[in-house]
Parts: sequence; C-alpha cells; structure tokens
Amino acid sequence: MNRQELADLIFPNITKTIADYEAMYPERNLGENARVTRFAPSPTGFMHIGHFMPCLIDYVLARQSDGIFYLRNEDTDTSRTVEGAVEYIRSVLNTYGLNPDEYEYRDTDEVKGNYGPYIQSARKEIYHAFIKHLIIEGKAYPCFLTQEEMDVIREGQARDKRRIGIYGRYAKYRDLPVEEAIEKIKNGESYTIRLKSNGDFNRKFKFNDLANGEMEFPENDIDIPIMKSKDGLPTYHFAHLVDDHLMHTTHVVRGQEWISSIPVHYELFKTFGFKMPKYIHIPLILKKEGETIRKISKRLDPEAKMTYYEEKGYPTMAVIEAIMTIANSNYEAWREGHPDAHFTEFEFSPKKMSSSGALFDLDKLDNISKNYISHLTKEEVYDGVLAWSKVYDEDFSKILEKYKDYSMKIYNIEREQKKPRKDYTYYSEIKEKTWYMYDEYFDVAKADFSAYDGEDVKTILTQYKVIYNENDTMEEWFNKIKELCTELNYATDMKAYKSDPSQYKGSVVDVTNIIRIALTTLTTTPDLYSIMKLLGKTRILARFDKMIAK
RNA sequence: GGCCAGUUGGUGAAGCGGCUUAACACACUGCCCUUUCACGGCAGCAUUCACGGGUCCGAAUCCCGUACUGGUCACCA
Repeated sequence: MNRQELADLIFPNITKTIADYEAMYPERNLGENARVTRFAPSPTGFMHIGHFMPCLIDYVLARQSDGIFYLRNEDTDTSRTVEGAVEYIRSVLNTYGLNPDEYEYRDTDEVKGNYGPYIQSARKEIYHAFIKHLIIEGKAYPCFLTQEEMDVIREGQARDKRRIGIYGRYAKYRDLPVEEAIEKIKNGESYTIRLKSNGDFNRKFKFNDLANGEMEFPENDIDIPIMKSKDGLPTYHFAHLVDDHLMHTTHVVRGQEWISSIPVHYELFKTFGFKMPKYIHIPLILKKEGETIRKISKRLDPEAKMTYYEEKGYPTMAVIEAIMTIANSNYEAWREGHPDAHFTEFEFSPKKMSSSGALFDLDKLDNISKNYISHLTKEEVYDGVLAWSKVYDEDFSKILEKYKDYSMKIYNIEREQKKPRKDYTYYSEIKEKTWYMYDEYFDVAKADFSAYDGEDVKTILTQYKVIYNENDTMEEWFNKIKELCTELNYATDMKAYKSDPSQYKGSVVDVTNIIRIALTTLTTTPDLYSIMKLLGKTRILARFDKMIAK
C-alpha cells in the first residue's frame, strides 16, 4: 500500500478524486441525440485548412442536433504556445460564423460554459488527480529513463527491426519497487509518468470509426508517457481522455493522422472504464506537387493557411461551401435544391466522407465563389469589397466610399437577371475588373489600338462622338454603331462577314471594340451599353477626346 | 521496418453483385448564340474502375495475393 505514499509524494496537494470531478461536471442536460463537439487547436498562431475542416464539421454536427460546440485551448506544449494565438483563432471562427458555445479567453477574461477551464494548462490539477488515481492503483509509474537512454533503446530497436517504443522489457522502471522510486524522487531525479500498459500486441480489438467503419488494431502495449517531466503537464493523449470525459464530448472530429493513436486512446479509456466518444477521422487535405502527392503544408503551400483566403477576398461562405463539398460530395446537389438554406441544415453524414485524402481543388473553389458572388445583391457585393479593401487596399476603399452608388451600379451590370453575370471570383479581383470606371484610375496610356489601323480608329471615334446620344435606348445605340459600320465599310452582318471577310475592312465587332478600348482601354468588359450609361456623357466625350488626341 | 488505411478520368467523386454502353460537379477542348467578355446551349473528354488470381450464370462492386500511395511509430499536438 505504499503506492499511496508514492502518489502523495508526487502529488502532495491533490486531494480531489475522480469522483469529485465527475460530480463537478455532471452529464450535460441535452436532448437525446444532441452532439457535443469541440474544436481543440494548439495555440501555435495560425489556422491551417486541415484544422478548419474538422472545425466546420464539429460546428455542423453540433448545430444540427441542438448540441454544444466548444473551443478548448490545447496548450500543453509550452514551447510551441504563441502569444495571442487563441485570440487569432477566435477571430477566424468569428469571421466564418463558427462561434463556439463554450470558450475561455484570457485577454478579455471572457468565460462561457460550466465545463471549464477550457484551457488545458489551467486544468493541471484535474489531470493530476486522474494520474494520482492511476499511481495508487498501480496503473501508472514514474519512469526515470533519460533522453540518452531512450535514444539508445530506439536505435537498438531500429537496428533489430523491432517495434519502437517503451514496452515490455524496454520499460525499465515499470516494475521498479515503489520504495526505490520514492527514493529516486526524493533524490531529485527527473521522471516522467508512464501508463503501465496492460495490452497485448498480439491481441486485436475492433474499433468503429464513424467515417471509416470498422477497423481492427493490435492492442497498445507501449507504456506511453502521460505526464511530462518538465512541467507536469499531461501529454495530448491523457488530456484528451480527461477532458473529453469530463466535458462530455460525444464526437471527436480530427484528421486521419490520429488513427494510429487509437490503440492508445482505447486503452486509456478502458483503463478508467470511461465510455469513449465517437470518432470521425476525416480525410487529409493533400497537395500535388509535380508527381508527388503529400499532406498540404503551411510552409510550402500558401493555400494551406486560412489567411490566404482572406487576402484574396473569397467570401467566407464560399470557402465554407467548398469545404463542405469536400466533406460530403452530395453537398453540392443538396445546395442546388436548397439555394437559400443555411449550411448547417445540410445533414452531414460521416459515412459519406471519403476515407482517402483529397486534393484541394482551387479551381473548384473559384467556381463556387464565382457562383456565390453572382447571386449576391449589389449591396452585398459592395459591402464585401469595401470590407476587403479596407484591410488590403486602402486607396481603393476610399474610392469605393466616395462613389458608393456608382460602384453599386457597376456591380449591378447584368446582375439582376435569372442567370447573373459571373465575373468576380473574389473581392481582390474586383478592382482589376472595374478600375477603368473611375477617373482616378483611368489611364489613356493603357489603351492599345495596335490591332487596328490608326486612321480608322480616329475616324471611327471622331464620327461616333458626333452621333452618340446619351439618351439612346440600347437598340438605338446599337443601330447607330451599325450605321457607322455601313458608312465605313465594316460588316454589320456577322454571317456575311464570316463568309467573305475580304469584302469588308472589318466587322461590328471591330468597331465596338475600338469604342470599348477608347472608353475602358480593355477588350474585355461587361456589356458596353451599360458601361456607357454609367460612365455618362461628360466622361465619355472626355475619354474620346483624349484617345483621338493620342 | 511494424501498424493502419486507401487505390474509379486532369480534380472532387457517385456507385457497394445484374438497372453502368461508370452519375454529377469542376477543369479542359470544339461548335453554336453573341457588340467583347461572361452567361447559356450542344458535343467531346475513363471501351473501363492499380495489377494478378479466385468465387459467381454475372464483379468497379465479394475473397486472396502483389504493387503503389498516404498516415503513423516524440516527455508535439
């Protein structure tokens, strides 16, 4: 019974028991099918798309079951913890509308929820109570192996092609008499606490993953560290056990890279007799680089970081739509049938998730985003560009504010129709597609008429300037261009022109394009008539004059 | 090397023993419509589901083997 003595020596101030904590954090009072999910990032200061996807799924799962979605700060690795990281995560969740129901923020002292602390470093004594229990029961022990000794073990194992790890005869301190352990600790020797594994590697167990179905694993027999020597903080595995048990998490959504630690988690839960949450291991997002495919990387791939999407100005909903499409491929079809529904109304099915990794297709995102923007109102587009430009293009934001109505009219060209124009993929692209509408940005020098005969350009512009009338209807407007064509021997009938181009100097296409270039310097713009309506007579005549003079 | 998983077109994928001469979406290509672009329309894009074998009247779908790909094997999460 001197294990009690050992436990008291290691954790002298821990008096609460597991039962005490279970009483403090009782079963949540939720509906029968309510899911409790969590987003549990480690505060490293950035948000990876590989974190965002499980987070989105967590959110959807909780929302569609009237459950709870909470944020837990997994800061057990003090060396990787970055100042302000949680605040950053909060802001990302906020911009995407994935606000947690329970959370804890240090900067503002905000806490919500009765299952906290939601910061792991603040839960140290809770973990210690659980570890103390294990030590008393003889299911965990202090291990005095040094880093060097472990390196030697590992090298030996690698050389002999044995499994790597501290297990069986490699677990040197597993059966150390308690008295000796006590003595070593009293002598100030550094130690870690390891689980005294009860598993047998040759025995298999079945495990059901909601996404991957039934899987079979050998039991864990490694005496994994559960508490670090440096600061007494638990390792991920142990914190997962304690927190998800006490916080009553029902569904754990995480990347597939975690599948291989299932045997460890299985044993941990079994050791305490706790019910395991359900697991959804989601596909990894991969990146193709030349011929090789690998996990997307924050270092190598700009699109791995969520900031990429903000900088480009993808509407947040477009990003969500794109990720939902990867998560469940029937999402797109659902969306078609429910164009106005909120994404949480979609019935997400873990089973429908692919179990192999997926390449993230930016083309697809572009398409989704383009469609999404095309269905916004002109006000929404305006608000979107404005918000974006305030952060990334201050100059443009001032122009937008100065010409608010005018800008909205620009965005409205070919918008309010059954099949709206789809030319803006993201907000950062809008300036480069509309700059010529603003005199502040317009630049005669950019016009390039080299594809046309210089004299003809002059004649066309000079003559068109005379017949142009700002009050013309679209039909009148186009008829005038046609008249000009006939006069200058440019074909108005495209069929006739195509059958024998040699009879003409060019076609209506050329004439309109010359006008288009004169007014916008571009060959590709939305409907010219609408543009001219917006530009107005004064601007138009001024631009014609500048071009003629050129 | 051990363990786990996966392998359907350029991409995401549907399919889960006959309805598949492999859905849908994106991308791409061509044509048409057209004042440009965009939209839209039409057509094309895997004779075949990594490979080999087996089961079966019948296999992308079930079984076995091989190959390849990915994940993981820290006092990191």
